[in-house]
Amino acid sequence: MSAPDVCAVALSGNRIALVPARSGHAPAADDSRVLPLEEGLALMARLESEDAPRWVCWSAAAALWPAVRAGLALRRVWDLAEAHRLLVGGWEATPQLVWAAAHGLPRSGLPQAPSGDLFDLVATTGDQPGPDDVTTPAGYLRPDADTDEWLGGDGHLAAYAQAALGCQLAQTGRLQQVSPRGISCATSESAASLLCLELERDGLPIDRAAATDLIAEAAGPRPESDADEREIRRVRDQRVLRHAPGHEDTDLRNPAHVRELLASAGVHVPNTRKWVLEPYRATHPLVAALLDWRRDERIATTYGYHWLDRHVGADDRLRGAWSACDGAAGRMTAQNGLHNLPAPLRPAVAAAPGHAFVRADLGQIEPRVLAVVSADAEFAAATRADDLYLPVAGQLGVERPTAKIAVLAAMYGQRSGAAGEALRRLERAYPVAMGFLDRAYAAGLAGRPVRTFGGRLIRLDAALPPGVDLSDRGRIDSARGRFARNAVIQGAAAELFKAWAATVRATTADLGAQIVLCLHDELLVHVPEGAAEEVAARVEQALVDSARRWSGTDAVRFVADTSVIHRWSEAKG
DNA sequence: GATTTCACGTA
DNA sequence: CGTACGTGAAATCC
Repeated sequence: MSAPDVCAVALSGNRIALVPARSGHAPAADDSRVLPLEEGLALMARLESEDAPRWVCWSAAAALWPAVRAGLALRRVWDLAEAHRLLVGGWEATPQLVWAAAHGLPRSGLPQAPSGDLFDLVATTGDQPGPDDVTTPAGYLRPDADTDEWLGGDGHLAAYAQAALGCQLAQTGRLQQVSPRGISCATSESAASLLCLELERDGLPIDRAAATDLIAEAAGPRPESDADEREIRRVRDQRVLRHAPGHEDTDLRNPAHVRELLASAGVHVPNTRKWVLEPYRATHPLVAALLDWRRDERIATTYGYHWLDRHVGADDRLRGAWSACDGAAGRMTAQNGLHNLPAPLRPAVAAAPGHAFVRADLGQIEPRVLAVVSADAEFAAATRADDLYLPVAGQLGVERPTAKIAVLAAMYGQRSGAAGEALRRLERAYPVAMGFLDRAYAAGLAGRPVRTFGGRLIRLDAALPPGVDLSDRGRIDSARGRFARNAVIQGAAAELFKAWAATVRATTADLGAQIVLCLHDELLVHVPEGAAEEVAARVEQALVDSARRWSGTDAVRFVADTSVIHRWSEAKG
């Protein structure tokens, strides 16, 4: 047959099934291969270099992890689970759900796997597959299709991989229906899913000595024993409690106790959150000591020696699991503190010897995204400026800070609106963009789902907490309105970001570049020192190209602040 | 033991 | 100036 442009991959135990095909055509049966893992990876490497097929899998995490771990740099992927999340919203994406949604089968008809107990007599629907069938008579994917038990059967793994190809075909049809950009967005989400595996494999370079010093500043020296640890903790607590004679027994980790402690010192607050206490910092030395203690305690507990030992490997890389999208608007998520490392620890994120970081973050991404998704020509014109709030301020006849607050208030909130008059002028100056936001808000209020620019379904049918009375209804509805309005912007921004990251990955790999951190609007790329300037230039070019492809227009300008640094903490620009 | 609440870091 | 996420400690539920 002619060169394959897709190849299904499925794994079970130590075996791998590869099914090369021409997209849209049934694969020839004799092209399927079921091989021991090592041989399969060798074949994948050969196919990748000869044909660069799109690797189709039920999920990259399940099917591609061994290939990524082995260092294969796959170029094109289709992750059925990610495409499914785009199509139907939320995060659930078992192969059975993915198959059913792609084929338009109702969820209510999903067959249950026999569990072997007496209830099977009443629980099973009767829609049970034959022993070697990958689908049921009603057309669903068999309930145990993804279990090692069934996949161990003769021919089953190849059939499961082949089913992924059929599922992709059905899925692309659905995606085309829901959004003109659905397919390109699913491609980009799939690339992000593969990138997540590489992020987990490669980790974030850490200067262990620097990290240890920074932790010591907050948490004290590394404890030698449990008793030592208790003593260090007691001393840390004492720095607060010495300001509260007679209350030395207070448990500082118990907010209720802390609130009582503060009351005894004459500071009466509804809760002990930082922004509530901050105004009292100068009122009583106890408050200042408590707030400093909280900052140090955060590092000591969440980012202390325990964290360093558990998540930073022998190769000085911080590793955590990554996910290509959350269950809401679709931003990437990461575990083990990769997404919420406190700023004081950032000097410890350092390029390895002979390497540098190319750090780039998107400037004013959300208002620029609003210009794209609302197709507001006037607002798009403002994005030609490096600082879009300047032309907006001119248009509104207000100062820049006022214009910025008005734009942010329009996109996110306008509850405690200091914006007032500026907001009304914004409505007049950019009726198209503001109308877009109003419609998203109205959909949220009514509980109607919305779709992002790329086609991701944002569901608003989340079950209400029990016992919600009518007086809470308005509050909950308006929260949904704000959620929907935020999601169409935040979600679209996430789509552009992933398209950009995928392009950077593809266009800088030959220079030995590794993306080591994705932070919503910021990329950190680890590169050999000599390649840094070239990678920085390609990161900028990648934004121009991916933004044009994603937005479908040249009318909206996106900007990145890109620099070559050696520690993450180094100043921007 | 699992889930919820509080608190706080990031964007 | 709102939304989202992940984490840990204590309280609470079962």
